[in-house]
Amino acid sequence: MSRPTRRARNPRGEGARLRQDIVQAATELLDAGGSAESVSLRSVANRIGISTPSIYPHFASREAILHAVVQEAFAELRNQIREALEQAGADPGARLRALCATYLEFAVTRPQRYRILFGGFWHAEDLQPVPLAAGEEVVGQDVFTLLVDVLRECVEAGRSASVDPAGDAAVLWAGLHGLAGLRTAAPQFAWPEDALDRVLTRLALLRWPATEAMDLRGPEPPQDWAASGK
Amino acid sequence: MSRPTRRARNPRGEGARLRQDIVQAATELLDAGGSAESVSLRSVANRIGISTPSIYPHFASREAILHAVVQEAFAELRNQIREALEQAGADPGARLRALCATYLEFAVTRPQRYRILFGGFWHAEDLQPVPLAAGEEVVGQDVFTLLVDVLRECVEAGRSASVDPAGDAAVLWAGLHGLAGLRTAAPQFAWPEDALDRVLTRLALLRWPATEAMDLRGPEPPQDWAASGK
DNA sequence: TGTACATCAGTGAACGCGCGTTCACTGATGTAC
DNA sequence: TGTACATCAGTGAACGCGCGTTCACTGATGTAC
Repeated sequence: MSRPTRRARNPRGEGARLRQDIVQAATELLDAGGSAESVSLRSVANRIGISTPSIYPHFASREAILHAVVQEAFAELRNQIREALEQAGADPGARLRALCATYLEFAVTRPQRYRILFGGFWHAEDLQPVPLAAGEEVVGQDVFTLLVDVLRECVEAGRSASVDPAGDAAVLWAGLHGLAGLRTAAPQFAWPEDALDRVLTRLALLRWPATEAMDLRGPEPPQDWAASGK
Repeated sequence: MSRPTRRARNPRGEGARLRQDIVQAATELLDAGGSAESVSLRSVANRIGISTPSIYPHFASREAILHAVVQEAFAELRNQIREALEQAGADPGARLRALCATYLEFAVTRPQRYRILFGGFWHAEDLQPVPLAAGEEVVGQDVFTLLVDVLRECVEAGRSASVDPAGDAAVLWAGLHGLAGLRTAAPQFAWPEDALDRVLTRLALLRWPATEAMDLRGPEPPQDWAASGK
């Protein structure tokens, strides 16, 4: 895990390259460690192969590094979701499922990064809570807005019975968040294989189940769509 | 916040009283602080008014204190749920709602304590993850088993359409967990007022909404039960 | 073409702090003789 | 009834550690004259 080799000095005028290396190292340490506590100035500097004070020209504090990690993670989540929506085609049900599956995949494969995005890190765990800096909240809101929009598409296409897409997107978000958190916290628990589909279909009030093969079947519901249990 | 007064020494033979004081102080520090990091041997000792090494006759390590806090919190959650079930009467729908509302209330009013119960603290954040000590996991399982049992009551009474109560209890648990976590992390978010009822009614596949007034209306569904949106 | 100098990209040592843990101890209290 | 002693419930000082942060510095590189 230690990186004893000293990093080559950046050429003149390219000192800003170190900034990206710091964010990347902090992200790796966060993912590898158990929590944001794993990210210290010393651990970051050691991982890159620089001295600890070299961080200060790029970040004013440890917290500023984590802030950059959060913003980058939000951007990654948003990009992955947008990419998934592009590949999902035109069917609103398939698009909603793609969005939710991508969100859940992001959260489960990067639990620590997901935790500092949506685990209340900036509001509770921080000693001096950041007053919701404009940038990050907008990005988080961005993702939720995408969810509302796609659910609204489903309503307009007659695929969802929701009469309050914003509120139903909120509870669907809660379902995804809970599934992600508990899957991470209790991976040995006997989760139903179709847990995501149960959460998605029921909380989004879909008129028939949204399965992966759904977009191949066209707009008509399959015969057994009323059997929602396993 | 500081407790400068020194605690009176326990009478001979009553030294074990300090143990409960330690657990209580750790619990208070956890609730007041942002995370489990707020609980240190020094902060606990200072809060009680003893010297730091006085903890060692009662707990072998800091982790052992947190372990005791977890076990006590699990017991408190279980007791509150059982009490709520006793007061909820015989109607299975009312009992399920009482269980879920109590769970959510516990999580939202004690977010830090809830987090170390179900936030993956013992599996991910801990440096040397505890291999699921028998006691605590049984207690956590206890609460989930209650949820499965009450959902099964609903199915037997014809109030839930679930054909897989264990799996549906799992996704309902995820819904509650997500609602609790996001309400804590984003309290300023525009949550629907009936978020709990949407999650409960839909994930438990209740045949009509489970509202607080439900048990006053008897077993027949109200006329508008099919309109599940706000 | 040479040289003084400003700038850049960092380094090394040190600070004070809180942490978990260890060690030798203290002083009150009950008990055996 | 008196006293030596064991036990109990703690204390105080110290350890080594990692932490965020500060400070004076170094050495390479580009630039102005």
